[in-house]
Amino acid sequence: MARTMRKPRRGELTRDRVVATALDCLDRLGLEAFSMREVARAVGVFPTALRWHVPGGRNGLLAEAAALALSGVTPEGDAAKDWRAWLRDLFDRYRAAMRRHPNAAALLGAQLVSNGGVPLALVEGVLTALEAAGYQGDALRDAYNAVIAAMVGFATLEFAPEPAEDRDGWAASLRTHVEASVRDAGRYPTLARNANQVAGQAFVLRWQTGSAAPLDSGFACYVDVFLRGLDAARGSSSKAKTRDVLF
Amino acid sequence: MARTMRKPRRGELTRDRVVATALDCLDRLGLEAFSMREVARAVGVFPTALRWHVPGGRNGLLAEAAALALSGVTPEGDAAKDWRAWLRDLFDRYRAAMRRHPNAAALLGAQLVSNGGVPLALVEGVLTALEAAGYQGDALRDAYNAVIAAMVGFATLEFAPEPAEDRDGWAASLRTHVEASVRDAGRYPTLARNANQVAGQAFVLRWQTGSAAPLDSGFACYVDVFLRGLDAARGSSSKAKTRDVLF
DNA sequence: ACCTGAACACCGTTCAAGT
DNA sequence: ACCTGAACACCGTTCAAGT
Repeated sequence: MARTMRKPRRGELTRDRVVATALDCLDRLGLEAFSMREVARAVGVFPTALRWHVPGGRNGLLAEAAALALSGVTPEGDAAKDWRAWLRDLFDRYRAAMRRHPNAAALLGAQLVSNGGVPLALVEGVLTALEAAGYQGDALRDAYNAVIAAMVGFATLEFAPEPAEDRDGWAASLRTHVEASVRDAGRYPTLARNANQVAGQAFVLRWQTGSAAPLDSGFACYVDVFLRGLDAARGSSSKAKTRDVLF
Repeated sequence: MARTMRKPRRGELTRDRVVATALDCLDRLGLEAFSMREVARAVGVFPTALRWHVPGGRNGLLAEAAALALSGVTPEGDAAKDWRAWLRDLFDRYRAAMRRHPNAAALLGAQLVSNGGVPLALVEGVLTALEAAGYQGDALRDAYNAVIAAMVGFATLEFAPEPAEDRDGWAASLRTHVEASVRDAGRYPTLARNANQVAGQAFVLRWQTGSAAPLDSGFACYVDVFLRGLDAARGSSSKAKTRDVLF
């Protein structure tokens, strides 16, 4: 499976070294400013040389960097034993990984597949947990999709990047705008009633990304809601019901 | 509030017209290939002229296009009357909007704010629904964050774009890779047992985006799980509990 | 107020050439 | 096998100039 079976001598340019420094560049520069030329500079080589190690070009390299950021998120424990704990662990680990690599969040949040190897252990784990929870067949697949989307969803939004240029000015003007609208009791009574809990601490109403101002309790609620929902929705999908009737 | 109070004569270049054609370009070209120069071409003007109408540059224009794609998602009904129905409607409308503008999904899925006006009606509605559901104070804020993340999460992943170049070759090779791994009963027994339900129809294991192969039943399950969870988690946040004890 | 036009610095990628 | 080096087509943005 390994693409190259060579001894990687010290100081040599490896595919792995390219991917690692790519993730490093992504962390430093952000997704927009990330460039092949910068990666090449970082590893001390001409831009075009990268292509030999990473044929996928910029997108391929980003995909591999994202996959690297994802390494270690799959819990080691047995998913069948305590499926709730396993899934909760998975959610926590995914968010923690995105916390370490916030600029990879948008990448993983909107990608068909991590291009450099499908994370099959993760898939297997989720399926095992959901089977233990009582899901099977089409309902299992649907629940699996729900879990993956949920795992990815919160962190993607939480770590969404601030605009690159004039961050402070942008934050200041957005802040005053939000703090004004949020007290418009005439048009938005519920919002006004909860202005203090919400301004600067809620999606769409905040002016800092999750790296600077984490949404810990929001995430805790999110996971709670989702796990309880998985419990409650078990065996109640409309399709499953009609099938049970038919057979 | 409106930025310009002018009569927009026929054929004139308006800010709105620029944003509308920008969304059009985004739909046609995708996020990566989207360029100011192409938008300028489409409206028949020099690239630098756009900057007069849209000072935000490329990112600003994209943000406004995304906001336009989002118009009409907030349900008109009373969120306090039947909060479950209202939220379900919201989820459906958001996904439908992203179905119409798949390339805007990634944009909205990873953005702090839609830059050209915060969607306050949506915020107000969600807060009202959650208050009706029994959430208040910090727990209300947390639940709000959970709802927004959930609303955005599924569609962002479902409509994640396929690679721009060599789509067919990519799909074919990924397909064979997935179909092989998925039957590796030794390493992934649960996966192998559910290979038929899952291959090509589940996140990370599919080779088509949601525009070509919608994940309808997965989305239905997702919404179901989340709404049931909101029901069950009500008034059970750890903080709320300790507060109830203290006072 | 609204748009043209040239110029700048920076991209990703291709392709030939070196060793 | 692995990397250099030049070249190409395309960017977003700035800034002066037109009307």
